[in-house]
Amino acid sequence: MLTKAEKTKQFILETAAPLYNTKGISGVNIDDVLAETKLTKGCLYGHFENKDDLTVQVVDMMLKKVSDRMYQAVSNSKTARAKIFTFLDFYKDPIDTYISGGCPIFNTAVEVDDNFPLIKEKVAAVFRLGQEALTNILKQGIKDGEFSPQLDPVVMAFKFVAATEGGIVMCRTMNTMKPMHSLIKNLKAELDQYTI
Amino acid sequence: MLTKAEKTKQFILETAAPLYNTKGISGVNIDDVLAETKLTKGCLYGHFENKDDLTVQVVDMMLKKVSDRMYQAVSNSKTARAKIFTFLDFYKDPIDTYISGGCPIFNTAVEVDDNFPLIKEKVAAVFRLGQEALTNILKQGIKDGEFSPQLDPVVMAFKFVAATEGGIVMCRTMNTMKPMHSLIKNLKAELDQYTI
DNA sequence: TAACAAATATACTAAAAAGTATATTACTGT
DNA sequence: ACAGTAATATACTTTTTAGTATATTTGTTA
Repeated sequence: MLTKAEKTKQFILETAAPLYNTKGISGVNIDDVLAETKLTKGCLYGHFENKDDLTVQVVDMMLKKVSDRMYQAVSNSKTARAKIFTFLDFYKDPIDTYISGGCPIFNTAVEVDDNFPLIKEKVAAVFRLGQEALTNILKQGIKDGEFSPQLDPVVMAFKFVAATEGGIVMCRTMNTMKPMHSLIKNLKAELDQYTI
Repeated sequence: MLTKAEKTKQFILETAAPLYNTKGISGVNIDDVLAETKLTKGCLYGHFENKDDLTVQVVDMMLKKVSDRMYQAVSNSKTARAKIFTFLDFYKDPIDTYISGGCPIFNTAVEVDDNFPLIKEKVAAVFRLGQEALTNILKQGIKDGEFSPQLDPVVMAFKFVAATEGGIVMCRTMNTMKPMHSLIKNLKAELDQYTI
């Protein structure tokens, strides 16, 4: 069972996550977090050394949470084709996302690429793992005779992630989910060009 | 001819732009800008009302600059196919970008979607215009018999932007241009599936 | 249930950032 | 070349934000 302290810390992380995901690392300040959690400085600084510590732990948590959920969703599907479809559908509503504010992996990637080398490395690792996982699904699909060997798994995996992540951002900015739906449909059709 | 004041203001905007593009709107502070320009507060506040004013003008300038340059590059190409290829090649080096720090349109989109409604609207307008321009190029290509009518211009335009922008971010984070090159090649091949 | 420790709240200090008043310097037109 | 104004610099104030010292409360177990 979780101690009271562990519960509070978890609560702070969970509450701060959407704040970080919407306002960005540099946009969040401690008072925002205090207001949202209705806790006080003494309490917060009892659980985190300083703002950087909080930031790193929130980001870690978000990256893990969204990766886990994606992994879970994908692995519930049986065939390679179904797995890829599940992946593509993950952000079919780019406005109302799992953690509000869009995809935390991508949001973080954009913010940290020039200024937070430590976090940047973590996001890069998430990207690499994700790429590897998707690539392996596609490779397995080829091996199992689901897809034609014409399909280039590495390029396709990259393309799928790049397109969906890019699509999310564009849709969020333009406040419409429609292009996302067309995009997903198109990407599925593209995969099915290789489906045997 | 530009007056001294106009020149200074332009200089501030130009110097601040890469700063904003790398650190993000919330990550930049006035002292950063002063250090980079080697100017003083008195001077800067003589040209801009406050930080918000500076921010808006820098962002406006970046959006315009990158759009203009893209438009210029694309319109130098003659055929629809060549225009699209030029577009796809625009960010072929995602590490060393026109304005350093990646694509300012996309960076701004990610940061402002939840917090800066005014700027968000401007970025949305840029997206819409870009979509429209690309769509029209594809439509013209179909009309001119360059592309098959099977090609869906609206979906394709969205897909091209989403994929390249997503690819830029991923490559920047993982510190490699290779996937971007494969992606561009793949997108060109995809277009050429419809080239007659 | 009393005593101790862990968790949280309060009230403060320190640092960083934004913004301003005023002085100084550099242009511009006569 | 000089008077007037525009541009810039200096030195300050204000505001915001991070962080800390200490008090209070809450929970746990002897």
